[in-house]
This record gives sequence, C-alpha cells and structure tokens, in this order.
Amino acid sequence: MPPDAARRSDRSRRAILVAALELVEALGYSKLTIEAVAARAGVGKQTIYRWWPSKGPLLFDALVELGPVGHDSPPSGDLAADLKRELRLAVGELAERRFDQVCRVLVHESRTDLVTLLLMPRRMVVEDRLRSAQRLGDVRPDVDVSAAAELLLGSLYQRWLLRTAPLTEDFTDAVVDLVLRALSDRP
Amino acid sequence: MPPDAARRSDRSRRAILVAALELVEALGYSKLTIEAVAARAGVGKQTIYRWWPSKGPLLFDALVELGPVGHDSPPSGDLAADLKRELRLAVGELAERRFDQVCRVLVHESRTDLVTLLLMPRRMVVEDRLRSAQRLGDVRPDVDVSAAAELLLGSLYQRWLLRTAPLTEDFTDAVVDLVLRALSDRP
Amino acid sequence: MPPDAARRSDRSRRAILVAALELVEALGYSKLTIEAVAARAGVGKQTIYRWWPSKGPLLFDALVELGPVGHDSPPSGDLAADLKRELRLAVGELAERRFDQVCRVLVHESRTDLVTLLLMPRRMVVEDRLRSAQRLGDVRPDVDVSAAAELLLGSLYQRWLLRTAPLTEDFTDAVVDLVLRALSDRP
Amino acid sequence: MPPDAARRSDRSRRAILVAALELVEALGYSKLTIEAVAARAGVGKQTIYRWWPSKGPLLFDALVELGPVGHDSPPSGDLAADLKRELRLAVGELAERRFDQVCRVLVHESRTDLVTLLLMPRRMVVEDRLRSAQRLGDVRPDVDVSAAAELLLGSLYQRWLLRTAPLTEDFTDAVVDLVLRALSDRP
DNA sequence: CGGTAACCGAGACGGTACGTCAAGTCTTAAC
DNA sequence: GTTAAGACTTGACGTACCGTCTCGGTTACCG
Repeated sequence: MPPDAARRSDRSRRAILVAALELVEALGYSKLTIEAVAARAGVGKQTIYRWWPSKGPLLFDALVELGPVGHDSPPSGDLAADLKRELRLAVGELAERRFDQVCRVLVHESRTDLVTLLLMPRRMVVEDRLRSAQRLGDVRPDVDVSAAAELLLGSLYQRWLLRTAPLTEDFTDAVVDLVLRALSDRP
Repeated sequence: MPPDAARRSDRSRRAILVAALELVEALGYSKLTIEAVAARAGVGKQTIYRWWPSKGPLLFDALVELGPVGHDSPPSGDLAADLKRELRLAVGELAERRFDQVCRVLVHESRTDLVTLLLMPRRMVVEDRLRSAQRLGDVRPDVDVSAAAELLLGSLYQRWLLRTAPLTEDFTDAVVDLVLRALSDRP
Repeated sequence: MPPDAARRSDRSRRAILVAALELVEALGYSKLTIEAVAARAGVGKQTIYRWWPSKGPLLFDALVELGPVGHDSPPSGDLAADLKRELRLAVGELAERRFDQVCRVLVHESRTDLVTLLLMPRRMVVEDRLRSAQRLGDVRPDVDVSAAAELLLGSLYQRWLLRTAPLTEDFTDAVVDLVLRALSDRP
Repeated sequence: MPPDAARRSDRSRRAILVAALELVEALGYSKLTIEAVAARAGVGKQTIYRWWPSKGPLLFDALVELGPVGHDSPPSGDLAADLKRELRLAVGELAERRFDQVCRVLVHESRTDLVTLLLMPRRMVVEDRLRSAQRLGDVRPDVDVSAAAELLLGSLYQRWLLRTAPLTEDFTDAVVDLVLRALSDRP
C-alpha cells in the first residue's frame, strides 16, 4: 500500500528538502548521506525513505522546489543581444554550487527526465526566440531551429560538464556570433 | 615506502584491469566495488589499493589500456566529408557501454585531467583538420578554430551526456553542415 | 487522562485478544508484533496501546480470557491417585502450544504476579489435597505441606521449562510415589 | 566461506565477551543490543556477527568463559550435609545477576543444549553423590537416582524461575531433609 | 646460492552507511 | 468523541563495502 500523500507532514517535507540542499552544497553529492539529511532535518530516516526512493530524486525535488528561478525578460528587437543575454543567464545558473552538484549527478545517473525538466526551459526560450527571428527573416527559413538551439547551448553545457575551459561571458558571446553567422543570409 | 614498480606482477595488473572493465560493463559504475574486482581478478584487495587510490583511476587505466582505439584516416580534400567521418567515429566510441559508463563518472567527478585525456584526442583531430582547411581558404581566416571545434563536438557530447535525443549520424551530419556555413565565406 | 473503560469497545477488545492468541500460536512470542495483532484484529495500534502497556500483559489477558480452563474433579479417598491425576492435568495444560509460549515468556520476564496467577491454582489444589490427607493421617503432621507441593510440581515445571526430558505420565507418577514415601510414616 | 578461526583476534574476542557480560549485568538481556556491545568493546559490529549468530550464543560463550566457576569439594561421609552444601552452591550461582539473566533467556528460547551445558554439571554432582550413597546403603537400592536428583534441584530451579518465593538456604535444607526421607529405609 | 625484502593471496579488522523493521506517539477523517 | 488508519520519531537490526592491517607463501634481487 502506497503512502497516503494527503496525510503527509509538510513541515517534515520542507525540512528534508532544505537539509538536503544545504548538505549537498556543503559536502558535495557523493559525501551526502541520507542519515545526515535525516539528522539535520530532525526527521526519521523512514520518513525520507517513505517518500523518496534514493538520493537522486530527493535532490531533484529539493532543487525544483528551492532551486534557482528563471528570470524571463521580454525579447528586444536585437537577436544577437537577446541570445547573448539568455546564454549568460544559463551560465550564471550553472555556476550555483548546489545546482551544479545536483545536475552533474543527475546527468551521471542518466536521469533523462529530470535533466530535461531542469535544463529544457532554457532551451525552449532560445528556440522560441530563434523561431520568431526566423519569421522576421533574421534567420534563414531552411534552418532547423532546434538544431541551432542545441548548437548554442551545447558548447556551453559541454564546458560546464567537462570543465575544458572556464565558462566566461566572452565565450558565450563568441558562440552566439559564430552561430548567428550560420543562420543568416547576411555575411 | 612506495611500492616497487619493478616487482609488480603483470599478471595481477592485467587481471585487475580486465575484471574492472567487465564488471563496470555488467553493473555500471556505482554498483562496482573494489571487493568484487579483487574477487573476480583472483587478487587480494591490497594489491588493488597498492597501485590505485580509488575506483576512478583504476577504471581510467583500464579504459586507456583496454578501451576503444582511434582509427585515424588520412584527410581527403573534402572538409565536410572529413568532419562528418570524424564525428561519426566519435559517436561510435561514445556508444560503447564501458566507455560510456566510465566517462560519465569521470565527468561527474570533475576529473578534468582524465576527461581531457580521453576526449581530447578527438578534438585535436578536428582542430587540425579545420586549421588545414583555414590555410587552404575553406575556412575564413578570422575564425577561432578551437571555438569552432567546440561547436562541432559540443552538441554531440551534450546529447550523449544529457540523452536529450538519440545520437544519430544524420544529426552529426547536420551539425557539420550548419557549422561549416558559419565558417566559410561562401553562402 | 486515563481511558474510560465504560466506553470501551468490547468488539475491538475481543478481536484483539483472539488475534493475539492466534498469532502467538502461529509465530511464537518473539515474532509476534503489535502491528500484526492490530492488523489482524482490524484495529488501530492506538487501541491496543490505550488498554495494554505491552505484549506481555496483552497476552496474559488473552490467555486468562480464552485460555485452558481447569477441570476440577472431587477428591477420591486415594491420595496417590488424586495427586497423579492432578499432575497429569497440569502436564496436559503445559503442553498446549499457546499456553506454553505465553507462560515461557512470562517466566522469562519475571512477571511473578502473572505467573502466580496462571500457575498457582494448580498448586492450591495440590496443597488442599495434601492438607486433607494430613488431617486423615495419610501425611505426617510435621510435614510442610507447601514445601511438599513445591516438590511435586517443581520437578514437573523444571522439565517443562528446561526440556531436560520428555514430560510423560510415567514420570509424574514416579514423582508422586517418591514424594509420598517422604510424607508418610508408613514405609 | 566460513570465517578463518586461525586469524581470529583474541583481543577482540575477549573484549566482546567482557563487554557483553558487563552490559547484560547492567541492562538485563532484552535491553542489551549488539550495537552497544560492539561500541563498548571498541569493535565493529561485523566482528560480532562474524563469529556469533545472535545475542544468545554470544552471551552463552561469555558466561561459559567468564562466568561463575564451580567449587568442587570432596564428599564427606554425611549425605545430607553434602547435598545441602551442593544446593547452596547452586542457589548462590543462580543469584548472580549475569548468570540469572542469561539463563532465563536461554530457558525462554528453549535452547536445551545450552541450558543443559550450564545447569547440568550441578546435577551430575548431585547424582554422583546419591549413587555413592546408594552403594553404601544410605539410599535404598530401588530408588531412581536421576529422578531423585531432579526432585532436589527441581524445586530449587522452579523457585528461581518462577520467583514464587525467595531462594533461602533454609528452603534448600528443608528440601534435602524431605527428599532424603523418601530415599532411605530409615524413618 | 642462500638471505632477505618486496610482492602476492587471503581475509579479519574498526568503521560508516545502508535500507528495513517495529516500537510507541501523534494527527486526521469518518462513523 | 471514540475509532481506524496511518504518518511520525526513534533506534536497533543485519548487510555491504570501505580502506587498513596482518598473515604465510612465493618470487627475485643481492651479497
């Protein structure tokens, strides 16, 4: 018989999520233990195991609930400027330690669904912006917008994950410039 | 007193690396234990701890020694074709389960050095090819070749890590076509 | 605030006692859990904790209410025969699985009061019979009747508890014969 | 693969047995936990589980190794005196808290073998003494010596287990006197 | 060529955390 | 307004591995 979500103690739930986030920030993911989360949250281990199967989903919930929130800004008329701003936001988000820690592990565990949930919103914003630019003729009509979005965010995520080089704003700007050249008729 | 590499038993060393690779393939990284490696290799645990500090480096050595080998082919005159071939090779490599498992965890543990060592060779090949194309005028002289290489491989690695979509050869071809347009004068 | 016995649900009370007895018979004492009793009785755990402090008293009540009942028979004139019959009855009682289980644990927990309540009646019968025999001269007047009763039942209970040997009727008969010799003038 | 007794650490073994005995004396059996024993002995839990399956056998070993030792005295010519001394020794032994606690639980768990091992020696001494008295004619030749021993020790053990009355030396003396009367020709 | 120093297999050791179980307490919805 | 249901904190369970250690035994270098 599954636990009865209606009876769930919200106080415990929030204490657990907060504790998990604090600890993952302090210790990193692999040194984080369920026992420590329970202790810091002032909660029985069973209360964690009742509602989450393991560390991964727990941290995912913690991040979704208490994590960084997107700051949507209205698009200006300048495609390059808009994309540059968007990529800088993404970079800033990735730099937050708790977000970084949790996302890395979700990537590692191949939790596609969760990754998608956390990273996709950024991508959707980029794609939307590209599509509207395409309607205005700033982007050639034969361009695959979703591939273009992947091109923009891909190099960024790669540097984040692989740490091959620092994630500077100069870099993201350069990526935007380079990709936009591929998308437009104008040289 | 540091271990004396001269006396090292090569039989044991190889048995350990083989066992590690077999087990990581069968169980995945996180369920792989040193004890299991020792047992399967018919080796004392101490013999592993004597030569490797932890799972990560052990698997790294195993991969480097027994892992996939690059198949270098001479560049043809066709830049697009060369890049497409190169990216397909990279994709094939990433698809190998043992390589995949180990690389993911190295990424996760932020072992930059190791990641670099495993993934960089591919990138160097791409960069070299772009540079020679730049000399021949197929790529504009103001293009940052290493940024371009990152653009090419970035989206590929991203799909691999995030599993946002299947890593098909159609996709890699499309990426090459899109990026090359950004790099060349010709429309 | 103590529970209000007047409001007590007799249906629940009986269901609990029955469930307890069934389960102790099936599982033995140590594997019996309050949770299982509550579940089988279709009762909340609190309803058990409201009325009983722990497993021991609960089972004691169960036994007292639903347990074996004594079959009193009138004394005949033959002391030896009467005692032999009485000891056989006691042995039969001890052999009942649920009685055995519960009594053993009460002994273990040193619940003197409960032990007394359960085992004393048998002893009283024996003492009464010996006392009347003493009045008739079948037992020497200087004999301590309660010590004699202890002698008779002691070896019996010892075999039961320690399982040093099977509890046969031959054995109880032999005990009676042996003890009676100590109690009477006649050789 | 069973543990290799040759490699066993005697220091740990003794520390565990000592800790177990101290704790059972302080807390009683049911509140004694393996975790507490391990902690007090400065030992990993696994080291206990490696060598003992559960609390019972562990405490049994502790008692056998560190428990009360029998003080054998040579029989005098006086049967009654010898038996009285022997029963007093038995009573003294049962009064030791750690012995009491452990024996009670062994009785409860029906560990016949262990009970036998701990309690039988006393009984053997009694039987031997009775047998030699039988050879000398102090005990009638038709008496079942082992039944007689049970009579002597049975009431004693019963009082111990059931706590029906205090285990005084007056009581054990009275038992001896009463039983001896049953065993001898002389009134 | 015999001694000795390192490696080797094995596995016991003190630990940490696991995930489970039941105890006994507290809360809630329904009857 | 007591009950059933069940979530809660607590704490021990027994297991799995960790990384260290000690044990004989077996090489393989060195005097």
